[in-house]
Amino acid sequence: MAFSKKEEFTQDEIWLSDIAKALSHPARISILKILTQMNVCMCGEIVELLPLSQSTVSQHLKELKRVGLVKGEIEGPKVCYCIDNKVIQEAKKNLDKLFSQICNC
Amino acid sequence: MAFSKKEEFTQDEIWLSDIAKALSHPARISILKILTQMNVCMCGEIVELLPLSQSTVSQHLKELKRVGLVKGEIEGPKVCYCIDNKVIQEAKKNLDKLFSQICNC
DNA sequence: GATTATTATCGTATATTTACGATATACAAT
DNA sequence: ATTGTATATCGTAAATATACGATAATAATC
Repeated sequence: MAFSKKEEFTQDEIWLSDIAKALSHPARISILKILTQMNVCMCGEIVELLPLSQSTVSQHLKELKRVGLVKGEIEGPKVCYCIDNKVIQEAKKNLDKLFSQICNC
Repeated sequence: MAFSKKEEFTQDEIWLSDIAKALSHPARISILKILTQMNVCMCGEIVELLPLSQSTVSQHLKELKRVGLVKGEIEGPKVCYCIDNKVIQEAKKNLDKLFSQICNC
């Protein structure tokens, strides 16, 4: 067993759970905050601020890119990462919607 | 390797990432919606509404209980599950706070 | 006390995540 | 061309998550 049943839920639920998955590690939440404060920054700068190796930070960035919360622009040998405000807004909107649905108050 | 480094982040980040983890599967999002609509219901009712076995639903409920989003009251042989509005509110508040921190707009 | 209904837990298989070091890749500058 | 800098990817190990059937546990009812 253990082939996923995720596809049997609604697209909204799948998308939102995927956003939640991207937020489900404190390192990735921290990275999002760092990216906002610095506006734009490269992987190496994030590595210096976190207790994780370069390859691990790169993996976390990949996960954030996968769901679109973060985008990276190649700039010479570096890669400039930044928040994708459009996706962040959409995530916020849909999380708000979910919370209005799951609270009787 | 692969002993967790999660503890090296702030308590806020750890708590929020844990809430996000609870929301990181469409089945659990669906369960939260069902619990809100029904106000209170037992495990068996949820099982009938989802394409998952009883034991799997029970596991998902356990994860939701772990972070406090859901609570269960034993009532005879049944267990009445319901949303914990206080925790939901707190999750909403802290997610709002995060999103205000990670969006320059 | 036996039966029934409901839920949790155990055992298990597979998949995914998390972490790292080492290596490959890409480009700038010398 | 070689060197240096920055990042991604590969390989790998350990931990977690996801799913199920089978079984145990709990309490009401017969």
